[in-house]
This record gives sequence, structure tokens and C-alpha cells, in this order.
Amino acid sequence: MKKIKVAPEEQMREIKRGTVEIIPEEELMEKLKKSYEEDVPLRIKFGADPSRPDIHLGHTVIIQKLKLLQDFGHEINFIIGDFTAKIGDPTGKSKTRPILTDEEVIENAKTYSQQISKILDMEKTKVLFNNDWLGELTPIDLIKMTANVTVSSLLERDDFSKRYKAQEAIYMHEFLYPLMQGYDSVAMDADLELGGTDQTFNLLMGRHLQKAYSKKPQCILTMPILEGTDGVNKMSKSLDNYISLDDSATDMFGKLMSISDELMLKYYELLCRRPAQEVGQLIEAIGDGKKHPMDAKKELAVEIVNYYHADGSGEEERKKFEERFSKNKIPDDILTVIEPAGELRVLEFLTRIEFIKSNGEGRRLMKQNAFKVDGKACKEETLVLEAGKEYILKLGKLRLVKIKVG
RNA sequence: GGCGUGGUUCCCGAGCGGCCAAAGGGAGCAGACUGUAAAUCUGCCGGAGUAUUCCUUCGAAGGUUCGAAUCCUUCCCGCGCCA
Repeated sequence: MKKIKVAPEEQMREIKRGTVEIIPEEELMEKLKKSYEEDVPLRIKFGADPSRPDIHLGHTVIIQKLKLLQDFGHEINFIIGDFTAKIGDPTGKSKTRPILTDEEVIENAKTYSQQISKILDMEKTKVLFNNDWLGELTPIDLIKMTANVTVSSLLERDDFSKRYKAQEAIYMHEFLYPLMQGYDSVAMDADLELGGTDQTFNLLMGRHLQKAYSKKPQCILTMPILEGTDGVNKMSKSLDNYISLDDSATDMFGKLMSISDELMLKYYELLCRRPAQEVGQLIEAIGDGKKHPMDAKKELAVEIVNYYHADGSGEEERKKFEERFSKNKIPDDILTVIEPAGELRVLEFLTRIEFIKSNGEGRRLMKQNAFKVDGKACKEETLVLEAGKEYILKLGKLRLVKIKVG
């Protein structure tokens, strides 16, 4: 039975969808053809950062592409960067690369796999740890490796050149990171590596080093960087503008609804699984005013929630959302707290349930009419609770709590 | 190694002995307007407090002064130039 069933031309057509760049495209075509004729899957490389196990929708742009390649019969290799994770970032300023222990790396790798399993078939996905080969290198091996790369070429990397011009510090080990990543490609004989456009330099380094080590060079495929919910910056945990695959269905739906219309169009292009043509028509309809952007957004949210949560949960969330925000009803699954009858010190209570961080913040919100008791703005710091009653407290648009007096 | 220059609140950045919890911008939060959209406008934006009050904060540690983010000393770190 053949492993690679789809004709290379057809594969290419699907692979190209949504990509920014394929370097070099002809070479990838050659590889696809050869793979098809000989029925040998391509080895696809994707590097995962084990210091941040939380996968968000931004990552899925690439993971979806991996899924496509996997469905075509190719071999997906996840490289867990445990070697680099152990070096960390001694500048102390950047928290992007904390030093991890072996246990943490393994734990994070598990979390990682568990999350990507929502998209990829893990039975067919290889997980590799780069310490297996990088840890074996001797200082001499390493120095020989660096002899293949010039300083000026490293300084060409966008990130480095910006910092260099801005007279910011660049440390030696940072220069080595791209080489380490590139060497991964050498060690595992990658045919194709995927990454975001911000990774182009590192991906090309893999190709460069493979040539230097007389290996067949890999092809590069880059995908656009997905902006976060703020619509400006790339989606990332540290900017808190991300939608995690582990977000509850409600949060996921809500976050998707809060994005701008403009951003929604991008999300449609990059995250929607519907055929390209259908998406195109939809976008056109919105432009013509035939389709209300909010409806389109709801549809997108439903689709995405359905994919990452149980089928049908998207529709359910849509109903809940409409009840809550369009009809202003209080959802029935909100946080409920039981309090004794008598006087309740509101600020202390709100701090306790972590709605606010300080009393000052609470007072501020009260002043601004953001605090409501049973739908009415309240500026009292003390609330008298009557036995047997229920109270709904609301802080801003989103924070809701029900108090049962008992 | 020498010389110069700089390290400020979540980020950028002003302040350069008291009027500084520290200008301005960004981010964030809230209100108005809405479609929990964007844009816009308004308010807030270290902590405690009813408070003109106190506490913590301006790389670190000491010191000078009635009083320091601001002056001095030492140390740590960035950047540049020279070697």
C-alpha cells in the first residue's frame, strides 16, 4: 500500500495556500515528485520551544500546515529544544528563555504534545530532543561549526541588526542559537522546515549548515505571523493578547468576538478551515455590506470553538454569548460564593475573589460606575446581606459573581 | 586596559537637592458611544486611608544634608571611542 497517495502537483497547491514564502519552490516540487515516485515520505521539521508549553492560535497557523503534510503521508518531526532551554538567557533581562530543569522540559514537552494532539495525529508524529545530538558535540565540533558562518551574516538578522543599531547588547550565545537550530536540521536530515516569517533567518541557517556538512539542503516554508487580539502585535503569551488552545470554550468565543473587524478577516484567512474560495466570497460579502461583520465573526468563533472543543460547543457558546451580551441576561454558570448574612466589606470581598488587586482599584471602579449590584451602580463599600437572598455583583463588563447568603 | 556616556515606575522616556509617587507617550482598566468591534471622547492608572497623611519605589550598597531619583564614594551592568 502506498504511503504517499496524493499527486505532487495537488500537494503543492494545498501546501502553498496561505504561505508567505517557499524557498526554493522548484526544489520543493522536485522533492515532492521524488517522494511520490519512490513512495518515501519527506522529513518535515518543526522546532518547539519547551520553555513555553502554552500553544495558542498563532502557533496553529503552522501546525495546521503540518497537519496537511501529515495527511499527505509525510513524516512530522517535532524538535524539542531541550539543549538550548538548559542554557537559558543569562542577560537576566529577557524572560523569554528561562533556564529549565530536565524535569520541566519533559513536563513541558508532554503538555506541548497533548495540545498539538488536538490537531496532529500523534501516532504518526515523531518527537525528538535536540540535546541528543547537540549534547554530544565537543568544543572542537562546535568551533568548526561556527567556522561556517560569518559575523556579518549573523548581524543581518533583523533582530540582531536592530539591536546593534540601537546600541543594545548582543551576547555571544545569542549568536549561537541560530547555529544550534540549524544544526538540528543537519542532525535529523530534514527535507523541509516550517516556521513563522520571523524564523526565516534560522530556517535558512539550517539549509546553509546542511550544505556546509554536505547534506541535502532542506527547503523552507514560512507562514504569516498571526496578530494577537489587540490586532497589532504578534500573538504571544507575554503580551497577553493570545487565545490559548486550552482556553475554555467561553473564553475562546469571547476573545474571538473582541477582535477588530479587520483582524477578523486575517483570522478567516489563516485559521478558517473552509475552502479558500468560500472564505473569499465571505470576505467580499462583508465588503459589499451584504454580510454583517458581527455575524461573520460569530461564525468564525463558532467554527474555531467547535474545532478545539467538543462539536456543538461553538453553537452553545454563541447562544450563551448572545444571551449575556445582546440580551444582557446573567448567565447561570457564573462564579457563586456563599457568604454569611450581615455586613459585607465589598472591597475586601472583591480582593479575596481576585476581581481587584487593591482597595484603591476597587474605589476607582466604584467612582466610575463600574460596580453594580443587581444591575444598579453601587458606591457603597459596605453591603448589607439579608439571609436567604441572592445578589449579583458585577464589575466592569466581564467580572460577575453571585452571592448566596446562607 | 584607558577615556567617555548611561542604568527612572509594566514598556519607552523626562526629571538632575525640597513644589516628585516622579512630566509626556504607549500598554492596561473603567465610563460614554457601539456590534463585549474599531475609531473617538472622558476618567483612572505603586500600596494603605474619609483625609492637606503615612509606607514602598528611580541599578546595588554606603555616605553628605533638616531633606536625595537628583550631590559624594565604592561596586555591578549596558553602549561608544581608543588600545
